Amino acid sequence: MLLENDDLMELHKVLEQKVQEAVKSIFNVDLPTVEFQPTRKDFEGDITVVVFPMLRVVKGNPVQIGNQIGEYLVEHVSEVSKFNVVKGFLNLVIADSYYLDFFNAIMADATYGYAKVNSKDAVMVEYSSPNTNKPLHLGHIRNNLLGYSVAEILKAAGHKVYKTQIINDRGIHICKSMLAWQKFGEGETPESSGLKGDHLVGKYYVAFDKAYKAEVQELVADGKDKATAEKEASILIEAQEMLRKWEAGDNKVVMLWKKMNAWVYEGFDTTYKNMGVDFDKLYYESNTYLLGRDVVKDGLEKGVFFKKEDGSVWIDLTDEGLDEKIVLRSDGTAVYMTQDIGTAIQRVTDFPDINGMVYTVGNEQDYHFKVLFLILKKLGYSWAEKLYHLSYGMVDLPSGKMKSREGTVVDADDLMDSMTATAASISEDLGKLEGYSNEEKQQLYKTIGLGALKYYILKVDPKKRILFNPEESVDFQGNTGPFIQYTYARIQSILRKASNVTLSGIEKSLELHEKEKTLLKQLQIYPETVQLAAENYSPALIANYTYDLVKEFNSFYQQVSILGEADEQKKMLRVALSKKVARVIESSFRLLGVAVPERM
RNA sequence: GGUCGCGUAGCUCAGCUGGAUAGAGCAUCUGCCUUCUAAGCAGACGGUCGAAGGUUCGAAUCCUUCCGCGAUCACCA
Repeated sequence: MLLENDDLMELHKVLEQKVQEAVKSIFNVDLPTVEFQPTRKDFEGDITVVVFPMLRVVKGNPVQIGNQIGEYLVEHVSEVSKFNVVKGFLNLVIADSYYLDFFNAIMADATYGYAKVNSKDAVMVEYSSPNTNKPLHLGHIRNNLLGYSVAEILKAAGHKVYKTQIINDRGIHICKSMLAWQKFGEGETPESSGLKGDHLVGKYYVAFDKAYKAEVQELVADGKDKATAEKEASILIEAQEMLRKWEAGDNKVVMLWKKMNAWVYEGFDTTYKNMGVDFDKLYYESNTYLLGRDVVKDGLEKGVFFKKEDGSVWIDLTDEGLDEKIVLRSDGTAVYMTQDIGTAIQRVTDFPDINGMVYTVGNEQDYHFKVLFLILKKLGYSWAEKLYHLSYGMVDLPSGKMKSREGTVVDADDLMDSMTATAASISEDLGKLEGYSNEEKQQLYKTIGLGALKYYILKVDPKKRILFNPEESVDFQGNTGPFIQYTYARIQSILRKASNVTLSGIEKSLELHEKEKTLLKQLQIYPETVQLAAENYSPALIANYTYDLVKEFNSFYQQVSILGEADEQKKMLRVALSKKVARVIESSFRLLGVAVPERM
């Protein structure tokens, strides 16, 4: 029997059919499904058929049943060359020729692993969405890396993707920075101070908090109780007044707001560029904060919402095990939820092809998004079924939570710089970069430093909180970005030396080394790994896959000689295999937003 | 208090849509650079999978209860 399509699923399908055939012919019963799993390393074989579930329809001893099916398969399926049975596990050895067929088929496929472009629904992925009153910090880094990577993974899985962020450019927090700058800034600008725009504005946010706290303390000393003092501090009143003026369109306030926001955007752009993330569409809260009120009115008529005596509008979600939630204040103004309802609808209007949105937002907003999605469903939007909150745990420091206004944050720019510096110092110690210009070196240090940081953050389950200790630097050895990058660079070195080896189809009759077969099996599951990562919104699955691949490669590299192999066919296979592994590393790392170096 | 999430080796984490003897890395200890890059490889050490019940031929994985940690339950965003 010849396989038309060298796909793992295809092999599973054929095997399933043949196992069913075997059971039918031996026991004369119909087997509904067959369970497969990769054979564990300690046993001989490639694919394992689990016999236990068959006991429901086939009476007998699992070992005996396994043996009988095994014999049938060896006889009737050319891909199955041998088998053994351990307990209720039927281990099948798949013929080398099958894997060589598979390899010949994917060897030249430059987009191996990725699904056909735009074969699935368009989705919008929102991430970052910072406030414009302070620079980005480590928490934003996790957010950005996750959002960007999930967007890339969805693309690879065949979705059209729009990356977006909603910039929280208005509100009391911005007014605080503005007011402090007005009071204490003495006209300071990014140019005059040499500070990055976002850092400059953040400095005044901290300054506001300091002045505010000092005033509160004074008031308390004068005999006020703390809660009252916190409400009555004049600097806070002033900030609130500024917000009112902004909302009224006061020219002077709006001008100041525009000026300071422009500084921040310039700073953000630099940070995003460094981080390697980008967006297709920007939304600004100053444009969207009034959205949603009409929808609420419609929903009120439809009976989705109800009005309380004071005029405020609510939704009752007690049937869903949640509470009542306000969607419009008694004075008719919007709350956060109103805006998010409006913004979601706006996005579908702007991009009519999208069917699904991913919100990359911290897990402290789990409840908010649960409610938001429920409301949109109740309002009857079909796309509401395809909303996903990509929720992630906080990044905490040993000293506790990061707080921008108290200055206890790990700044994004600083962290990236220090990662690059660490990479530089390690690289210089190793001294393998002879012939590289300073510029090339700097570029490489950045690639490695950021690779370490990105991999470190993306390899863990988003739901878990991360304790980040700035004292202990991120590792560069073991299960890390640089380890994987190193393997890539090593392969490039071999390929440079192997430029005289021509790569063409490999002879099917070749006998595979155990390590070669293991590598081919790992390559084979790349496409399904991409799909799985997309379905689970999980960059960690990609990271773990790549790590396994690289570990296998290094073991292979250690055990067999590639360029020293005398047999030309074998040498060609090994070079081609190395090349393919490198391509998959590059491809999977691209999904994580991590670059790979030619040397290191 | 209600709801949600997390709890696996000294540390950081995989495995969680049920399958074989629970896997990696770091740290500690042994070997391996005159041979394709040692940011590597091979190995040792290290586990009552938070606890107790239950379902099952089989449970780290599913269910229940409890314990610990975190988040959330605003006419804030």
